Amino acid sequence: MPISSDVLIDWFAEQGRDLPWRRPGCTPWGVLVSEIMLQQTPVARVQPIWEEWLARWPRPSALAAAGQGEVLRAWGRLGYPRRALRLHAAADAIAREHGDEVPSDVDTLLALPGIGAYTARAVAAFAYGRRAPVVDTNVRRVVARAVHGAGDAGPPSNTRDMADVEALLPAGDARAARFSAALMELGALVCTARSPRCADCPLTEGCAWQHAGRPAYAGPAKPVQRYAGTDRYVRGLLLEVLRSTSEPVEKSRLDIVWSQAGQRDRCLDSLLVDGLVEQTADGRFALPGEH
DNA sequence: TAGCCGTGGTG
DNA sequence: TCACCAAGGCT
Repeated sequence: MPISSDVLIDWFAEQGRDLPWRRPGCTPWGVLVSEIMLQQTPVARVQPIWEEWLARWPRPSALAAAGQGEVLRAWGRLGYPRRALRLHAAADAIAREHGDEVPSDVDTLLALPGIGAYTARAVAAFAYGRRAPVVDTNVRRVVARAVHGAGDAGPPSNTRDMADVEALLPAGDARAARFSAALMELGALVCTARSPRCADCPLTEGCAWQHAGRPAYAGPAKPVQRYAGTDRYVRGLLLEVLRSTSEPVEKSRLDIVWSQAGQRDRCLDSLLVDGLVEQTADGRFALPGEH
């Protein structure tokens, strides 16, 4: 048994961070907003935006009543702005179809836009105290090391990864939810990707990686995502122009941010397709739903 | 399943 | 400096 739930849960009680979406008064809606914002995004950047959102839109119906452009502006520079539109759409569905209450059932959550295998189970566990295998990048790394003795997780396989974690979950709902939060926190604070703090780890005694002599990662190389000069980068430049102005802009204002016309136009087209940009009747460009 | 989708901090 | 990394989802 490489992971003692008692030891891990005790460690979490003492060392876990006091984050606003973990406080007792936080609503399931607050938890859901945090989970979407935290996708591929560090806690430090999420926290101030989360505070603003919860104060401004304390319930799903409140967010649903806002315009898309407003929501995209409030999203600011968190990144992956399609998340903001999906959360907006999810809020609308929750308000209309679920009585303005965030669902607690994994399958119901999975049906909402922007909510996948991780987020659905994270909400079930952290907002409702349900027993569910919550598998994110931190959990995959901790399990790879502590259970499998590998330096890092291999390529993700949702079915296998969830089965791995399911086997580790303690029996009760509340304890399983606590355990899941603790496992993630251990990966975030101690069992980190670059330089793990094994000296501070509560699980070293049973850790398979430790016993194997901490071998380096031996799996296939992970694909590296370039950014500078990519379409993702250019889309970011275009959106930043629209976020920074309240009035629709002429295309010439967008053309100056990137010299390669072909790539620039392709990116603008894709933003229109994604619903992140709209064209006004007179041919100018703006964030959606504002004109 | 691999590739795409933003952004900023860091070792 | 610059590649890597950060609570994924969708197609």
